[in-house]
Amino acid sequence: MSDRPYHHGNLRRALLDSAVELIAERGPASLSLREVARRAGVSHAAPAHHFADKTGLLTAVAAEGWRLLTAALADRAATADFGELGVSYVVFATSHPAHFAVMRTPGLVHPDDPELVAARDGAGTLLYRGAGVPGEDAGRPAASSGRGRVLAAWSLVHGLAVLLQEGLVAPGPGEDIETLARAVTAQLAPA
Amino acid sequence: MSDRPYHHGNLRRALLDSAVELIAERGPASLSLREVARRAGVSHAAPAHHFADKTGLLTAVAAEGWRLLTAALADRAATADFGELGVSYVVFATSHPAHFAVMRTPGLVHPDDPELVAARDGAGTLLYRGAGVPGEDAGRPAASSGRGRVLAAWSLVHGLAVLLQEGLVAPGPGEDIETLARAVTAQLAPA
DNA sequence: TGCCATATCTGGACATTGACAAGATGCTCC
DNA sequence: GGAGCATCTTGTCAATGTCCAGATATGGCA
Repeated sequence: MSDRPYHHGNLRRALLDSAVELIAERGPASLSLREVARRAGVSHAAPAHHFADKTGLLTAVAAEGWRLLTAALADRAATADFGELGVSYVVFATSHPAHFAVMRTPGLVHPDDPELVAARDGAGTLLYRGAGVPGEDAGRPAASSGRGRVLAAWSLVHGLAVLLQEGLVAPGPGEDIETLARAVTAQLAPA
Repeated sequence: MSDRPYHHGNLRRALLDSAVELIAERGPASLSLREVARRAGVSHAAPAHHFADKTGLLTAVAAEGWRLLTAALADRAATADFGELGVSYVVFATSHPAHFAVMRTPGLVHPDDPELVAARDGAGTLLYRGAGVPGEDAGRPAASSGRGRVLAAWSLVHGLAVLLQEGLVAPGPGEDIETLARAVTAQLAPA
């Protein structure tokens, strides 16, 4: 408490960064709020002033993850077909493992947090448009091939990303993630 | 401690059941070992004699889940094609949500536990055979269409099961899980 | 039958954690 | 320059996971 100023300046960002670091090292389940504070160089109660509770911090990490995913998808959304959008999804998940782990782990976030919902919906819109059949409207019956196709596409890339993160699946020697993802998305029936 | 006998009789099973109950109610992240013990009617330290630690208990739940999944798949494995196997996978996940949540949540189990590995491999064999192209051998190059197809099939059903459990996807009114799962697996390109 | 080795379970202890309360510090705007 | 507020700290509390020593039951062996 001597050399450091009383006010951090940008503690919220520093806490988010420390949290992501720790999650990358030890997983989201064993994250300790006090250790996040220690790593950011502040007292154990400081995080409470930026995030209501531990779940609030994780919710913010998840929301940031959805925004990062949205940005990654938007880079390709204009020109790419679903295959390339799916590749982007998988590449995001493997290149931001901590964010993705928080996004997909049940019970870690406040599911109705407005910031989280907005961020997730933003990515969802891009994914839905990317997977949907062009020219189809949204009000179709539930089991129609249109909804089935969107669900299949989303399930496909999400499932692959999860299997990769769990280590249940890994790229072959000399194979990169993009190649693997393309081989998988190619298995989806053509629209 | 008066009416209850000092020795429980089948505490291991009772602890597993209590754990599954609690996970179904509040999710796997907030499971408390002491509360599992309370619900089973034993002291807070009793679980240590049947499971090394909290992770050990969750590992046992996950292993049981994989065995239940294997049994469900085996019921259909003889006659069914991949589509029906995938439907079984999704039905298992939605009808055993607590087990499935532990199986898919990162960092909850001892990943190298022999019992867990054996149980998971048992299910994996059935899934691999179900998704694979008949007559194809295993030593193909990594990105071949054969491996891509297996990965796609596995990713597809796992992803759908996850999306259903998270509530990000739900069957339409009057639609059941099997119908939805069939609509999704139908989107996989024919072998 | 009697007795001991072992498996099973209890109660107490300790460090760590998330959350809360009250006070200290520094910024901002009048 | 002073009031009001956001930011951060210290102190505290109940709950948790894990460890330890001891109590209790069970089964084998004389």
